Amino acid sequence: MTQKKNVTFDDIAKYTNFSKTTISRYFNNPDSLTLQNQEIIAQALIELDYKENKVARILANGKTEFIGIIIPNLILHYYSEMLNQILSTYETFGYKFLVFAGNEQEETERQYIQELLAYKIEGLIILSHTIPSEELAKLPIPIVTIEREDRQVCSVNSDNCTGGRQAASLLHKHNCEMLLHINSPSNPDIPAYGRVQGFLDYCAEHQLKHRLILRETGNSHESMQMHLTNILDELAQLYTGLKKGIFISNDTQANVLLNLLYRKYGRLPEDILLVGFDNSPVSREAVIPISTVGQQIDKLAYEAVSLLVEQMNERKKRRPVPLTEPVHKIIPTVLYERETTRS
Amino acid sequence: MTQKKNVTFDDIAKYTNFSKTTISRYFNNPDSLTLQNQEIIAQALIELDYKENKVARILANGKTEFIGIIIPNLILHYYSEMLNQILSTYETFGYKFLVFAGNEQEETERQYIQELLAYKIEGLIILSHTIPSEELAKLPIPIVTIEREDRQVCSVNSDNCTGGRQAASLLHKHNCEMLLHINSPSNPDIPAYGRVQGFLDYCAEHQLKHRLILRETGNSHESMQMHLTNILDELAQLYTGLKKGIFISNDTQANVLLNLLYRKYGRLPEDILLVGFDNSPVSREAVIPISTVGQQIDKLAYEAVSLLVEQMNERKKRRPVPLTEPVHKIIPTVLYERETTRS
DNA sequence: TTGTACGCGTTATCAC
DNA sequence: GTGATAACGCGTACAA
Repeated sequence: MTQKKNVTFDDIAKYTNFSKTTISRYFNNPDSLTLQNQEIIAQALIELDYKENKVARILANGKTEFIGIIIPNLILHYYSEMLNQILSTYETFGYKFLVFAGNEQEETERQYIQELLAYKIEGLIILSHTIPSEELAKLPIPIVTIEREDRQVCSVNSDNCTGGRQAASLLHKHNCEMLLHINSPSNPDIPAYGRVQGFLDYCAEHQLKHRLILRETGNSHESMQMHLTNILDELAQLYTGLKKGIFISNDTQANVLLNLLYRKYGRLPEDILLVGFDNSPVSREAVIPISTVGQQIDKLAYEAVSLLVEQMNERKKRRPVPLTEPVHKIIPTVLYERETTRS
Repeated sequence: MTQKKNVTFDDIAKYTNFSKTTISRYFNNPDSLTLQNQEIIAQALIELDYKENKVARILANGKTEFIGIIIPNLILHYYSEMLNQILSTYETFGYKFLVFAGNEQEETERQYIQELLAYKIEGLIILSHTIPSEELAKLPIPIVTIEREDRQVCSVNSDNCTGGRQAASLLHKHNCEMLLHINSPSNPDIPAYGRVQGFLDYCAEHQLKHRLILRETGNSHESMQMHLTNILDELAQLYTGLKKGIFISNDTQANVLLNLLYRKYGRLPEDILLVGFDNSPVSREAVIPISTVGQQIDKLAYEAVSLLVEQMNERKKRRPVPLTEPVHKIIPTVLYERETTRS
């Protein structure tokens, strides 16, 4: 294990003339010992420099206090910040996290899950999109997903639909004559599709001229630049003279769009308003601060862990009552109005 | 542990009429069984739906295959990308990672380390700056630090000094008449200070007019904007007419600087050249791409894990030869010339 | 090639 | 309040 022999309960027992059991009780139920004996053991622990061994404890009582995480990557700010917030729940719940970055390789992620199960994780948080929820639901431990397809499993998602409405209404408020939503073509059963739906609903309800532009823009910065350049050209041609309100699916792309405009005009043209999504740092640090619909990543993370912990606790009861149906929590989005929508 | 009783080696042994030992060997040294018997066991595993239990294995053989990580946060791209790269070494080395984000709270991080030790991690990677290396060196497991004070422990660092030189030489190449380096006042024994040293050395060797501006700019975007605005004003006054080459300590700040200039002039003035540090995404995604000195985060991460694994393996030998002295690996930096240094 | 017996360090179940 | 003893599930000398 480590260097030499480790001090064990046996050593402490011999040293103090108690039994192993009593030493164990000192840790798990100290009140059952006399204060005096607690003192004696406490002293012995120091003198022997005892270090606890949680692996042995796990084997004996089955509680690892591990939660597994499968996350697509840590390159996107959204994911790294989410992991950050998940890790910080350690202070509240005490669970430790075993983290795998899956890179969206389905088979690889299956192996990760097996590995995690072998380490007896008590619950699993999934952010990656590869493995269908039907399959996840069959795993022998509680699962919570965040912002992904979640028909068969518990989940925590942003209120994307309201988010889409917020964006549309902001553009509406500033009297845009043409509302545009740029997004990538995606499956309606992932939560992010709600942004499209919310946008469309708002426009329909208020009878606004609008258009939905679904286009794959790729992942690289270059490819995004290229596709967005094309889109900007189209818009300039089609809607000359009209005040255009653009709602784009995330802040990274909003930033690219804004920079393209700045390089061309040295500023944001007055007939273009821009709203992003995520409230990621780039939205604040852009050449001018970008209006955006923010996800409350801290709350998403906290609720995900909290929901998971509830279920893990339920299983530890003598008569566990499993959920009859997956729970889906919704976290509100927050509108940040900044300089790209000041007319 | 999980739901019902788990299938164990004992069950498989009874099912197949082998002994537990043989089942164990099937996993750890399959060649010592006849092919036929391997088949029989393989079949039984499927029929019984056996799931391995690594916790028990750890207790028996002492090898957790866990590496602990203490990282300050995942908000800065540098750290999240580093964690990303560290996690991805799982494919190569097979070690699992227990991650704590420390937020630079010294006492908290000490507790994290104790917790990690209780889980019998075999090695520890430290990126946070709080705990002095003397203290880390006393821990009973191998340690590797990345880009922090490392007098008493093994470490992996970027070649910051050459990085500083690269930046200076790039500005020199473009005939800047005044070289400036903006950084925060930092302790010379952290690796990042090498950037300052490299810059100064280069200027001295080539007898270039230069100035070092050490100033605390704070962590928030607003405070950075404020301080950098002041600095820009000073420079404009002091060095009017001179072609100024600015090397700034990281890309985030370079981006702020660039945006300030763009907002003021609608472009990067011709008498200012700009070089950042890190090659973080913002340097590519800025209003115009920023020249920068890149750290090879993938290599830093790989070398850190690799260095750690070497030492962990050494400890597993019958006669371990501990290092007499900490090993310090240096990873070269890479210069990326982009639009902020095109005169 | 295969089996026996014991150890790993803790917790759980009974006793007293 | 305390102690003996048996789990927990697997690895490993040593023996056969």
